[in-house]
Amino acid sequence: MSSQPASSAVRLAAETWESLFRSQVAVMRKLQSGPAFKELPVKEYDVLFTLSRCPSGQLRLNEINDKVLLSQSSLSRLVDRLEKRGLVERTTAPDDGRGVLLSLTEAGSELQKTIGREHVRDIAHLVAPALTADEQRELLRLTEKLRASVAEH
Amino acid sequence: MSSQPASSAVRLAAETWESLFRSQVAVMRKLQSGPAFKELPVKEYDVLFTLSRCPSGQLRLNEINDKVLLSQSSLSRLVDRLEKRGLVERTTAPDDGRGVLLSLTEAGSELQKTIGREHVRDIAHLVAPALTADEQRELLRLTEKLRASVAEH
DNA sequence: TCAAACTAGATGCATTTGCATGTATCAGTG
DNA sequence: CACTGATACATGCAAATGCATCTAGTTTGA
Repeated sequence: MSSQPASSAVRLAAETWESLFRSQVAVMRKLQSGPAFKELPVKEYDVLFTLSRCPSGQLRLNEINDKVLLSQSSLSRLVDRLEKRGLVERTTAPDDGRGVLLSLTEAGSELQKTIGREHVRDIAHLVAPALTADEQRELLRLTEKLRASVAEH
Repeated sequence: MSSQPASSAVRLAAETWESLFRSQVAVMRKLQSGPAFKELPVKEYDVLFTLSRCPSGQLRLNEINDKVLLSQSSLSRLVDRLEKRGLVERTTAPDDGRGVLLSLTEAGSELQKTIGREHVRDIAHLVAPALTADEQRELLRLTEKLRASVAEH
């Protein structure tokens, strides 16, 4: 298969992950320190964002939990906070009495859009000067491929 | 400059970041649930790892803080915990009385190596099946380029 | 059909985190 | 050299997080 010793393959994978991880840290650092997240912590925004991207407008809590790096209980309480602020609504899932469907309220949708506009600008200011459009497309492709593969296994 | 409308450039940057972020979440999820991190939380391991990679064997707290996604105070207390477990040592920086140099103890070095071996295997099991060696090298290059650019600005 | 096993989500509680602030040291200016 | 402001790290305290567990609804299989 490989023309290289196994240790090199392992090493390359480790270095790749390390670089991906550090770049994520560096970018996230900048993003979360921006003024866009004074009103709402990044993790809470991320839930609003995820809901806003969802075609049906509703997601199960466990679906959301797959997207964010939070334990199930932490997500449950994060949603408590969002609900208390009137940004989201919990509904019992119609097909499964155990499940909870989450949806944005009007206020939640508005806040997501407001923060989102600024957030997207911040992202562009960090990413665009760093990588060409082609490089961004390639990075997008590679990370998506990685994510999809990891999600399966 | 660009042959595309500005909104497309912004959109591409945002999608690229989103994909990078989600892939990081997916991989980290798997990694931190592995048995390697029963003994020591990932963030604490990361500090040991960072120290182990450092040529001088010593790093200032603020240097470490650049690498991890933690507030200054959280890192300070994380180091408290590591110190209490005898895994690291604090020393006053010789050239700057305010600074603290952190170094691994023998026990800390041992634990880092033990966890590290397993951790690296776990990484390889996730990354190697997902991307070819060339793709990994490209992902490494792009994320490093992104990190370096973000670190400057 | 019904009990056992499983799944989704909520909750008690101890730990971790971050914000604001405190203390000590350093660097620059008159 | 004294003074002002900045930097490095520590700490009090409130909030967020995760583990273990609980409740309720669902699936399985004898």
